[in-house]
Amino acid sequence: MELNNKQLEIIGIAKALFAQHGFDATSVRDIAQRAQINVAMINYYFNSKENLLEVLIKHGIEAYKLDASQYNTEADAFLRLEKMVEHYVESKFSDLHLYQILTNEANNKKRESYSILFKELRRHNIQCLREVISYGVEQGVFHFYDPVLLHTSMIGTFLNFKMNKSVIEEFIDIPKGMSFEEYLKIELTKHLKYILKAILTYEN
Amino acid sequence: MELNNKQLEIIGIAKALFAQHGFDATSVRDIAQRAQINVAMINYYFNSKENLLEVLIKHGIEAYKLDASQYNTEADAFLRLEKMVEHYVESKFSDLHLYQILTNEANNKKRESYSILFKELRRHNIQCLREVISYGVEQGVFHFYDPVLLHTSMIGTFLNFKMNKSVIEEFIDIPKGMSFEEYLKIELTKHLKYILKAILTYEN
Amino acid sequence: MELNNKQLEIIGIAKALFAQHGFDATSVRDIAQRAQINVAMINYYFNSKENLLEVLIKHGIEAYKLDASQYNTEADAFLRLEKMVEHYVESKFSDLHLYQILTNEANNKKRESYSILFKELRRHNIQCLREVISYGVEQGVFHFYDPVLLHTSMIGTFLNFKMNKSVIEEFIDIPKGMSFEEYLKIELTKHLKYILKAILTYEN
Amino acid sequence: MELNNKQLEIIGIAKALFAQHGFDATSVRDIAQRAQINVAMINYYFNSKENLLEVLIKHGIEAYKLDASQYNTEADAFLRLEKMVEHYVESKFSDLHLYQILTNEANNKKRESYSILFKELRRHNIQCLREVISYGVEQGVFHFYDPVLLHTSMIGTFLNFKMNKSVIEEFIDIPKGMSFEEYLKIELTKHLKYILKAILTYEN
DNA sequence: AATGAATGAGACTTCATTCAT
DNA sequence: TATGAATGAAGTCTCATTCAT
Repeated sequence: MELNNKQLEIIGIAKALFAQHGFDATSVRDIAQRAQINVAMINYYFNSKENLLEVLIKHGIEAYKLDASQYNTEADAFLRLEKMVEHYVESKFSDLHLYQILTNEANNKKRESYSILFKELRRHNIQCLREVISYGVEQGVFHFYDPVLLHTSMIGTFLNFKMNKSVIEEFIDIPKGMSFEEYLKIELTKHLKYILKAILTYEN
Repeated sequence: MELNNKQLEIIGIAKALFAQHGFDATSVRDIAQRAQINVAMINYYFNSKENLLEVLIKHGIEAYKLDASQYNTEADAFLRLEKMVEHYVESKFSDLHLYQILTNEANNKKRESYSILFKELRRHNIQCLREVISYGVEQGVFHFYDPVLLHTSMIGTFLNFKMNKSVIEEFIDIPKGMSFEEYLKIELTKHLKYILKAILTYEN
Repeated sequence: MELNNKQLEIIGIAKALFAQHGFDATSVRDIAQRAQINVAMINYYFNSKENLLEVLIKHGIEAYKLDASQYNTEADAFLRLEKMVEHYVESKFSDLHLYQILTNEANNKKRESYSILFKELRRHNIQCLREVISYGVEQGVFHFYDPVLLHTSMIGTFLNFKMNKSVIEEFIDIPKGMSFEEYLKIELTKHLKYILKAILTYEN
Repeated sequence: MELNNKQLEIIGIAKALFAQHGFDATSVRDIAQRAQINVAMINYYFNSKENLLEVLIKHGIEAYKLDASQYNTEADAFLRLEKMVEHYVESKFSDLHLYQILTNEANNKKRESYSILFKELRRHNIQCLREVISYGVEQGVFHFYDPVLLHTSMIGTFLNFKMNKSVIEEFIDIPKGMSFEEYLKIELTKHLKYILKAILTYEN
């Protein structure tokens, strides 16, 4: 699955369009026009529109996998948790379009096959989260909380944050010179750190 | 916007199909076939497919609005918060299909107009949440936390819970004789109560 | 499988085009243009081009089946055989286009399913032929000859006669005022009668 | 029209595919893939797909021409006729694919030019047949019968025999250890000899 | 009030061919 | 000599919508 520059360019454009309009509402013509290529090129490079989606997902999904080595260096459980959150947010922001596609299409009955990749990703990230929790429990600073539920809240918060750009913009003044994306990233990180720590230390 | 029985039936079927396959991937023929009516009927009753979506959203969205009278009777801030969560979850579960449609289509650039309704809903619910928080602050049991962020986590958690049925099923044993939907409802309620309380009482 | 006038008209035009250019080389546009209808109409009435072929074959193939009652009235075996030949040629000439389509497409691997209908037709006609032969054998005027082989020669002769219009025209002067088709029909009938009688009475 | 090995290989593969699926249903990609060559190669060597067909026909058609020297050695008219039949069948069997292509495409209006070659072949073979008949007439053992009609029956019988493999298989038990092709060849030869002799000696 | 017939627009895809290398 | 990249044309089919009844 080696992709040349042309293919990567097409993928980039397709990602943006799929994310904005949905897979079904995006025509190969739209993609071709934006990429300034012939319509037939998409099939030439990807065989079909459906396969383009598959390649596009497979190609990008790895970036979303948490990499324990990025935060395991922290001995303090709280710091490790925080670092994990930073790493987590960073990874999602590296390709916001794809994440939106994934969430939209994962629900689509027709495209269940791609949700397998999505599932696998979740499994991996949940496991990473479990390990961070366990570490804190061992250190005596966290009590255990189901990582599936935690992960659900993390990811859900992230997605909603992103999806509700317009609502949030209405309620919050973004400091000058800062893009919404930057602001969102900072606030999201702060918020996620906060809720994770709150949940893992809360005494019911 | 008075709807007769035939229209309501069409709306019900359209909702289910839009939720499962997406708006674009659902043809008016699909709807007509399931509703055992003529294809022309949909345009006859709703003018256009697009307008059917609009009517369908407008018709159902009210059910999602929090109604303060349902939980304001509780004097204890914690109980009030819990009751609000119960009410919140209940309202979403009353029409899961529509909620899925809303989240999927709200992102769609082409259909920004519908997201206005969605935004309005959010504004309303955020305000309700703000009031509950303020009440707890007044009572001296909560510290303040931004209701926009809280709401984002609530709704995001809910959506992800629902969307990830299959992942969750893999990790959790559902008690016999209980449907996934029932279980999801119970666990989700419990989890939401927990995280809200945790966040609102956590000392950073 | 009731066909309305529009459908019958389309079938007629499609038959002529499929026969002349082959199924693959005939586009639905060609058919639509000739029938002076919208391209979409063909799919509207027949679902697909492939299905149009199927309907077209199923609709017409019955006419090719020999009907014993048409010649069984003849007590003399020779006359019965001759009458059968006349009936046989007549039936083929009633729809030359379809017969050409059948022979062309029966060979096509992709369209094996239609050849089932063709096979069934052959089985029927071979059985009819067998009965006529048996009758002559009973009467003591024919000796038995394999009807499968006989049928093969009959049908092959017919097809080749038809296919080689241009070669035949070169060798034979057609009487004035007679169309090639008429002449072909007369000559073919005469020839078929001759070879059948020759074969069934030849002492090797 | 000198053909190198690569060209001959392409022709062989194209023949098989054209015969099985028809000219229109065979893409140059199919041919290229089977021949393990680049798609552009076919145009490079043959200029166009259409021309490939022409070259392929021109290259192979000679094999089908009857060669009087193969059977003229027989003094006995019956034996000469039989030998001609053997030679005739043999020549067709040397390249069954091409023969199927010829018969399929000869009918096609779009490709009338190739049918010229086909016509020329028929003319030649009809002439050969005429000579054999005349010889028998001279010998006083045959009465004259139009060679055009005889040839039509011969070729038609052959083609139908071949085309109806499946029908014939159903009616006839092929001896063990014999392929259908072998059986067909033997039976066909026998049958053709029989009908020719029957026709040429039958007293109406 | 309701619908069957019909259609124009546009979807994806495949095709034979060309061109620069 | 040979080929990978690229393309315009055309293919079939599906779509939402309209219109006469």
